[in-house]
Amino acid sequence: MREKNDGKYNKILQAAIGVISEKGLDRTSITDIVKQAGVAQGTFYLYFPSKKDLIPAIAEDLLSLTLEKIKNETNQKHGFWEIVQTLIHETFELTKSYKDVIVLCYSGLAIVHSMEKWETIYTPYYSWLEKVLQSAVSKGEIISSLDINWTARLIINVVESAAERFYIAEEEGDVTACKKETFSFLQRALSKN
Amino acid sequence: MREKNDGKYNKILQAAIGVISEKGLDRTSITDIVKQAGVAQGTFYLYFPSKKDLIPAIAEDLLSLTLEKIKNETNQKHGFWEIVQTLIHETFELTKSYKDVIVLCYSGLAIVHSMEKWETIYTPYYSWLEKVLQSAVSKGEIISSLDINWTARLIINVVESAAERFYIAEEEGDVTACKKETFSFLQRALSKN
Amino acid sequence: MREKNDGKYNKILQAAIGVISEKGLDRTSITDIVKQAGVAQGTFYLYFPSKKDLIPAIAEDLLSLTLEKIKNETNQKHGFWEIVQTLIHETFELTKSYKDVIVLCYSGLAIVHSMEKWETIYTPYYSWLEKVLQSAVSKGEIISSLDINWTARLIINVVESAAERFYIAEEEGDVTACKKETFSFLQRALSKN
Amino acid sequence: MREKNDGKYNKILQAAIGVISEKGLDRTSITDIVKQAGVAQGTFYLYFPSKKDLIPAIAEDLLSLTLEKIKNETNQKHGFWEIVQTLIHETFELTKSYKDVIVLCYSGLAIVHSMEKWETIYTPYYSWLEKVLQSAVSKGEIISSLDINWTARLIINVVESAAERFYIAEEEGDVTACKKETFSFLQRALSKN
DNA sequence: GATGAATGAGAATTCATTCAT
DNA sequence: GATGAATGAATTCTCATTCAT
Repeated sequence: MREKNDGKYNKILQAAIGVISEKGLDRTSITDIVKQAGVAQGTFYLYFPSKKDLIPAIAEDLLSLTLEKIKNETNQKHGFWEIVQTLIHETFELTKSYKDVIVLCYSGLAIVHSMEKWETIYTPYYSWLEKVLQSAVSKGEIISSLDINWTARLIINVVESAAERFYIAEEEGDVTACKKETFSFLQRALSKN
Repeated sequence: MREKNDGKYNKILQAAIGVISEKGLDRTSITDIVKQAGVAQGTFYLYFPSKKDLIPAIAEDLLSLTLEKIKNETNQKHGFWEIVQTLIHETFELTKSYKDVIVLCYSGLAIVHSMEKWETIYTPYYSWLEKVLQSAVSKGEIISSLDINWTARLIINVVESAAERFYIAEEEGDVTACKKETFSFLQRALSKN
Repeated sequence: MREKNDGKYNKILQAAIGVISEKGLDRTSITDIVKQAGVAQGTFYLYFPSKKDLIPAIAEDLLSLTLEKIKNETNQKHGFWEIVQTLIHETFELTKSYKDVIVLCYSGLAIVHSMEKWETIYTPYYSWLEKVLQSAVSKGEIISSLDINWTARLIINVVESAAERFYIAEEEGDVTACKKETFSFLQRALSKN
Repeated sequence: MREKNDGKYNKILQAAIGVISEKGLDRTSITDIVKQAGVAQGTFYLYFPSKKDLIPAIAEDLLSLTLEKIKNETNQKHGFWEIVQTLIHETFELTKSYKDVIVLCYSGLAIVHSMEKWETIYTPYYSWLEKVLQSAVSKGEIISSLDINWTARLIINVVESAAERFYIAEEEGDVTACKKETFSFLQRALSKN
């Protein structure tokens, strides 16, 4: 595989995201993707070993975008609850923008049969939050009797599923309320009494 | 479509669950399914409009099994936290047994593009938990300042993802700890003080 | 085969004409026809040996309708040219009304591989016109140096193809002019000097 | 679609004509055609969008062959009636040789629902005959009070149907008589007194 | 006669992948 | 590296026909 920032790798990846988001995974052929990307049929295989390797690549792209965004926004924030608030906000925003890509990534679960890839993709995100939690514990912002690793995963799951229920399942309600409810839930679950 | 309890509908459905669990979705052809079910090729299309309509049907089957099991096990339990503990336990058990089917159902998200179907399938499960929460509120077992509908969905989501992370993503760690952490998390988030 | 005027035979035949005219021959299944006819799948085979036997039956139906109509209208007419004029008029009318059925019958040429059936169907029409020509010859209305059999076929062909070019190929022009041109052509071809 | 004179397009077309003539349209599968053509299954779809698009292509091929032949044979002929005689003769010859292909083309009427394609295919043939008629009019060989366009179509139709009745419907009689009758019919209809 | 669920052979079409240029 | 015509295996789905009721 070539450099990620090589022109054609990204052209193909972005074309794939675009076409698959629009037409769905099984309705999209390599031909559709290369047409959209403006490269030749065979060029695809210079950058991706096979079609199914697209999905982890897309997921990775989305996840690294997410993490970058969240790290960026929480850069200046030092209070734990401020960070959580930002995390919630950014997750909702990204879910709104990329809901088709997210659905696509879910389907990757069934196609890329090994979940290890998934874990690898999420690892940097988990690690970052674990550090944040560690710091919050040591500053006494949250209770200390919790398993940092599990809690990091729980938090990300709570926030992501709330956002997905809102934007993907299109449940009724108002965003602000939903975000607030999510925040309160986490606050009750983590803060010292 | 015929009655759900018609012999052939179920024969095909169970055969599909079996074969797809084993071989994965795209590796499974209609031919594989009908062979396993012992019916003719064309018979499949008498009961399912197309291959992709199998997935919601499988999901529905799994969900109704889950709900039945959980209702059964919580039948004698009256305390809210006892029910939650059972919910966690049963979800982990079912996830262990049916992880291939669950993965398959996720892929349905991308194939059956409308989330409405998914919502419809989950509705009875949500309703049941909403009632349980309502009762817990009125008994003063949990705080009253929460959105019942939203919380029901969140609980199910949190528990399911924990189980999936454990059994499907095969994260390291010990089940009991994982279940306990999930329980504590919910308890802190919902119980009074 | 049952009586032609048996209720179900005709129900199926008319349903077939309707559905095939609308959807085209290869897009129409027996299922479509029996649904439209309001009879059971198996009932079709009580009246038609197979699907391909439908087309000659439809053609026969159309031809007998045509002949009946023309005979009727020419009943009171005694002059040969009056009869030709009526023949032209009725052929144009019927072509307008039944153009889809006519196209369908043409395709029957390829499906019912033996043309004998076609000849059998047209035979009564040819015979009738041969008699008319015979009488015209003996009355001195047309030249006598012509082969009655070939001429009957030529006339029918000239009139039918003119009507088909007008209504099916949708060539431009005005009906009256087209009919007049057809009449003049025949008149020049057949009349004395 | 590639160039008509591309090797594979023609290989497939000629193979299709061969196989379909022999086995009939519905008895012929794409597999039969590509086997005969010596190309891969998928290659067919590189040149024809679908099976039914074969028929207009075959018709076009036959028509251009016909026109070429007739133009060739009438090259040296200058008298109008000589040309008509050649037209009749060649049409009969070609009908004899290609009757299976002709039957196939008729079925195209029902399959390719739009008549426009048919008109387009015949256009050069019509145009050529229109010019011939025009010239005959100006030379005073035929009457001038006729619609050139309409008459061109009618002549082609009359001659083709006569040939088809003879070779395809296998009517009894002798070819020479049939051709002569057709010629006389046209002669009486068109020539100046 | 009438029914309609079941059949299963068969076909068209798709599409990931290759490879000579 | 890039191309894109060619490949051909694999698969879904259709539908005429049957037959037990």
